[in-house]
Amino acid sequence: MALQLFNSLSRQVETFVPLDPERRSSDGRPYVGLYCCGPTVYDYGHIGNFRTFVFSDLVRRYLDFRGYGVRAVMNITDVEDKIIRRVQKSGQGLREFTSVYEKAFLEDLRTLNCQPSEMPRATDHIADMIALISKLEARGLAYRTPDGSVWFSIGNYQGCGCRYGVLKALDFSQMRAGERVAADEYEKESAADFALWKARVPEDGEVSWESPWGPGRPGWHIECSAMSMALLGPSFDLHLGGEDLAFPHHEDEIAQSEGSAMQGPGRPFVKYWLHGAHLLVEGMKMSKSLGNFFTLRDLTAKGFQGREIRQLLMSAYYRETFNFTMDGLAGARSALTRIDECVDKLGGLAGNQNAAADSTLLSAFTEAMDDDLNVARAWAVVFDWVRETNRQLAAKVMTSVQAASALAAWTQINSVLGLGRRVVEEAPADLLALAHERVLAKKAKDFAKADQLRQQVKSQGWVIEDTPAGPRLKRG
RNA sequence: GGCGGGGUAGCCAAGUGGUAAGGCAGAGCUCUGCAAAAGCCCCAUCCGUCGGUUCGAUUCCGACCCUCGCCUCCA
Repeated sequence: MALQLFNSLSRQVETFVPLDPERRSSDGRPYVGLYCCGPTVYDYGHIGNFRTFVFSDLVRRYLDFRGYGVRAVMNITDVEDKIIRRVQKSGQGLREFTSVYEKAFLEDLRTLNCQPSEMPRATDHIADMIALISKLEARGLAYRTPDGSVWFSIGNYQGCGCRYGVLKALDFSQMRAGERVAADEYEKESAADFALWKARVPEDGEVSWESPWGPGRPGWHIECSAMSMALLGPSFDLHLGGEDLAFPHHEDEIAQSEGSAMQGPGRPFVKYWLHGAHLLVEGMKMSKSLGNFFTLRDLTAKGFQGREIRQLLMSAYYRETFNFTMDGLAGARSALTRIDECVDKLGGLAGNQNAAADSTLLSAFTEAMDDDLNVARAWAVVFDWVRETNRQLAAKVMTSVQAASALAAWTQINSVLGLGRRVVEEAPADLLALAHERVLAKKAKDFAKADQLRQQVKSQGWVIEDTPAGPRLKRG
């Protein structure tokens, strides 16, 4: 079986075939270009944002596992309405303001063990955007308004035989002309038209660039078209993002990009569009007033590790709303421990032995993931394997070669899951000394003292576990 | 109002026209000075409701109920 992916363009599961099957990446593997809409850096990222980014990381890692050479790009949106408002409030310069959140975002990605992508900043690609808008203007798809803004004309785009509304079945005549439409209307010709270039207004402060249409700044959608095409070419394999971006953001990206006619006949801007569903927290939409709004940092501050959060975010099918709960997070911790213990024991048995990866395990995992990244099935494969491995270890019927083979397969699977390895926090020296003292007390059968020492360590927030190799201290 | 997802055990969550994966929690057992950790094991006569098709439906069809999202800020 080959990798199957749900393509928002066709609203169907399709077999993944690269746009240019003969093309090779620098390492000689079949090339795949992947773009994921990245963050707007005006605040710390929340777990909803990171569900999408972990999803993107999973896609990218799985393609790699499947033998593709992936070039991955994720933009950093560092100019946008909300950013400008906050910049004005803070009194900082644009870059000064955004760099704080950009840096935090990169740290957060590392916390979640997301592989680094190329991350172009919107403000570093203003020239590309201006060039693209000029191209659209020359082709009659863009028009200026007296205030100096430039708009994309949906009407003219459709007039040259292009379809608008491919990612979602939209019926514009049935749409409610909501109150939100009015706010951004300026003087555009049609409600569906969107801004390519926004003329400078006093509230923009210093945030402004020169352009053929006068000072201003880019519209929201144009950056992704300009940067993805600049780095991946006018036509590439995969474009990812949260489901809310399908319309209007991605729809507008398609219109702008294909409107430029840079793709060549019969070539799409993007071959496969993948959209990740949102998450709920404790069954409700995340909101600050409900008290269920979590940044990644809120969770790590509570003592959760990135890999635990990552595991939970990856535990459900990406196209369905996922309910993120604190119970679930505790559950992810237990589930990971189960895997960690098993892998540690295998490591002990395998020693320095080398062996070919267990192909049964790998193919079961691959079959699950090929099914549109059915991670729930993949986890079942992993945990079935853990149980069977534990049985064999307990029965002492596993050889070191078998252990090495299982471990080799796990290493490959974990290159996709990206869980890394368990990190054990070292206890402070004074607590280790107490634990040692307790060992002596136990030897002397002074159990009252032993229990008292355990209590003393516990009051410092650490738990003593007696193991055959001596006491182990862990956070309580 | 239009469009699109969901409703499966206490919680999370797969799946199939032939009788329900996996994880967490919980019970039991092993181990243990006591614990903890870990392991094994058990845990849905039933898949929102009501009809229909079928030898057989949780899975297909219809209706209904509930719920979430999108409809130009949004991962």
